[in-house]
Amino acid sequence: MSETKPRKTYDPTALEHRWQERWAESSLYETDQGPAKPKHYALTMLPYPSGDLHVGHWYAMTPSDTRARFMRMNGYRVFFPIGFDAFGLPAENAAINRGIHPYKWTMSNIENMRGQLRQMGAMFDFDAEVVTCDPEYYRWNQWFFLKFFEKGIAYRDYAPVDWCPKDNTTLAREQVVGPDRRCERCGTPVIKKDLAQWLFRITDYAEELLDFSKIEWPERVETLQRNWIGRSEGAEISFDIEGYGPIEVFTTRPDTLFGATFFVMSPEHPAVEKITTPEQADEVQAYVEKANRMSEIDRTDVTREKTGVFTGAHAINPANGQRIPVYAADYVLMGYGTGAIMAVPGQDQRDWDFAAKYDLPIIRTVEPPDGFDGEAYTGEGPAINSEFLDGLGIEDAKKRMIEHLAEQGNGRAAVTYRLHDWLISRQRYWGTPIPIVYCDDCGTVPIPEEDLPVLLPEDAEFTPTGESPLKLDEDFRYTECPSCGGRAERETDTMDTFMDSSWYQYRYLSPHYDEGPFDPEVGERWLPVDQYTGGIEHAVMHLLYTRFFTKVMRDLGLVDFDEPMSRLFNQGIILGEDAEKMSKSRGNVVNPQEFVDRYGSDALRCFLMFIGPWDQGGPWDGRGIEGISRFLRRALSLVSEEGSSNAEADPAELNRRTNRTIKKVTEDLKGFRFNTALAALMEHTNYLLAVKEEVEDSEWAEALRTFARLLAPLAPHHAEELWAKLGEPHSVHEQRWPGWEESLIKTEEITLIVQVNGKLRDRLDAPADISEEAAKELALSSEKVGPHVEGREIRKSIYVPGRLVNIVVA
RNA sequence: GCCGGAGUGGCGGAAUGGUAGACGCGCCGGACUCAAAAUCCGGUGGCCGCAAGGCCGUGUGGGUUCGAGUCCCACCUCCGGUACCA
Repeated sequence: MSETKPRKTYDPTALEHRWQERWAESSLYETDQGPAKPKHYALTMLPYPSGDLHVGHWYAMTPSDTRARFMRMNGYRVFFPIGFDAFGLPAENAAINRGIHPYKWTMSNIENMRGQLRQMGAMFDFDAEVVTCDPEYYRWNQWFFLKFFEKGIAYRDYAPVDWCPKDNTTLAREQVVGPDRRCERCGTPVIKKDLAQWLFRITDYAEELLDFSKIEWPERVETLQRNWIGRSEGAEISFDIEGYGPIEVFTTRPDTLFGATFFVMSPEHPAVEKITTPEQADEVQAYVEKANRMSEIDRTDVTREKTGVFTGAHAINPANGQRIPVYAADYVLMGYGTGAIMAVPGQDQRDWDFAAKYDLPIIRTVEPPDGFDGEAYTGEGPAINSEFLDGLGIEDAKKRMIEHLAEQGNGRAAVTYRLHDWLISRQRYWGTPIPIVYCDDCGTVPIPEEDLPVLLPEDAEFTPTGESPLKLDEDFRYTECPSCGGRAERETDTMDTFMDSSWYQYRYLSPHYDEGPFDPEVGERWLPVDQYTGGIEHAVMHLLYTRFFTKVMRDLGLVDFDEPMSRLFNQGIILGEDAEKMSKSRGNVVNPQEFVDRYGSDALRCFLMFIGPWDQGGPWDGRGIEGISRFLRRALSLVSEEGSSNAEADPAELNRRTNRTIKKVTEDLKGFRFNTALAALMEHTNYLLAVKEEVEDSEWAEALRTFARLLAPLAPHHAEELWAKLGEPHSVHEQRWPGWEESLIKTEEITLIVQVNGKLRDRLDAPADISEEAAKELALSSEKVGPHVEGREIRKSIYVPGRLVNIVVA
């Protein structure tokens, strides 16, 4: 009669709850603020509180957690905070669509997500949590704004917005509908209107932002930022418009000035109306209005035939006094350079197209090579038809022309950026109020620092009128001038939410500090961020803004470094099972909760890390998680009573494999290669299980202690369970990461690969230190090699020590 | 168009210029079971072969090398970013 043991059930969620409670009780993840250890500030991009944790959050956060845990076990004191990016449009839309107040909606989402985050079992320091819609937080947005204002970095200017001329209101981008851009509410064609808005002078920092020498960021992000900043070197040249005065153009090709046969201004150029002759006025006005109504997409469609209108005016080419016609055309953009260009159809395809259509003269000023029969020639060549430039190469000609223009006083070398100043005004409710009042007597007056925060009123009418909702709140809108005490009006726009995320990493340090955005003493201990992780989608906006912010903070004396985050790693995107982007409409959204309930957090996080290289992302595979779950259960079974062995245990082999695994996992975790670290641990587990009953107790326990520590960053709950079952004191996460001995990894026996002409012919067992001669002899004596070399001349043989022999035959 | 990144079994993927396909999923076979699930053991790139073994094989075509998934050149496809930027 065999004894029937009750089957041991594996219940990962119960196990995980148990450990999460124990961790909380023992304050295991309270941040070590002591100076004894080197610091490591690990930061994962803060989530937007949309309601539930998405599998994408798990994909972003749990590998970051693994890395933070790894650093902690490697002797660092680690700060790993989390918070919520709580202002923004979705909350306002929920309010509009469902009548829930944005605050209520946001806070209940946060409450929900906090629970889900805890379930993740990550080592987040929840005491450091930041919620950006909290006045305790946004107060400092306002404080920064005031500092920026004082320093001249924040300024107010007119910037184009969509405007409904019938309703007299600004429209958000999504309120402009249809291909002909009409107002969502009244159907009136929308126009662009310049509205006074607040901007930050990020362009003042353009040059410094192009310098990445102080950070280790992915090449990809640097390239994206570089392209975004879009530095162009060239010249500004002043053209005199007959009867009006000078208008500047920017060009990267001042050497082609002799080929400028017409002049083009953007329809939005403020001078267009002024230079237009009376005969052309109607036509020009019609064209400008039409251009205003066109969507960005249509406007910038390269395949569209170029259009334009003659203004009746003429410009004088400063190089040769030529009188050239001035056009307004929408292929010239107001947002780049000066909004006006000199058109050189001989060397620019766009100008060529325009010239061909409007029958304008074409002059080449760069000699194309023989046989060139294209249109505009954009390549290299000596200058022609250019008087004093003739014969010069492009670079010399540019230089010479700039000198010439400078002497004449109508041009100079200039650099232009694609980057624009950062427009932070939003005509929205759910954001940080801009701390400014407008007084009839005193003008633009900043709210005094000590009066911050300017609270966002609770009861605003936040239904979409296109106006800033705060404008409808009279109690908020009308106030006293802080300067003269007279009646004044508040700024009713709110701030872009990118403002919130530009400096949150500083607030985490001391979220309740009330004498500044962060406690400088704490900052001293933790700044800057050592390792930032997040999605590539933030490569240009958020990551550029936060760099900018830090540089301004440096210039304000708040920090003494130049870059906010020393190292950055971008994870990829987790896709649906169909390898498409997850979306509700596709019905391929994976709900992490389902998988947590069924397999546990460790299984979910390990599976996400196992799926492939973290920076690559990839499709979810619901069945694949079974394999991870099996692995975790097998790992636990290493300490269970039952078991059988089917392999011989060689203590040296056990040692060798353990050391090899330590090395592999260590290097992989260092390099964010979680997938191969897990593969190595699986392989090791399989080996350990195979030899389980054959290993002596003390050696076995040692091997398992090492294994538990290696597993700890990846599967924190299971590793803790394993550690406890080994009878070790709480907690595995406070243990030192194991080291390895290189000499123990080496084997005495190797598999010698034998190739003939580079083709694998045999694998032979050989001593690791086999000499070249012996190896070659051994190779030639192989039966499998014989037929391939017989009767052929051996030309040479290559020996790679400890690896292979390649015999080259004729 | 321009700038990135990537193309490897049925699938996700692994591979300091040196054994292609580690690890996992799936599948096939076996053990256990009355049976199934779970679990455990074995197998699993394709073609030829009873077997031993052989040939082919990392998007395509060339090249460098004793040896190429890996390096170089040209091209194709997919993904991402960006675009009348003067």
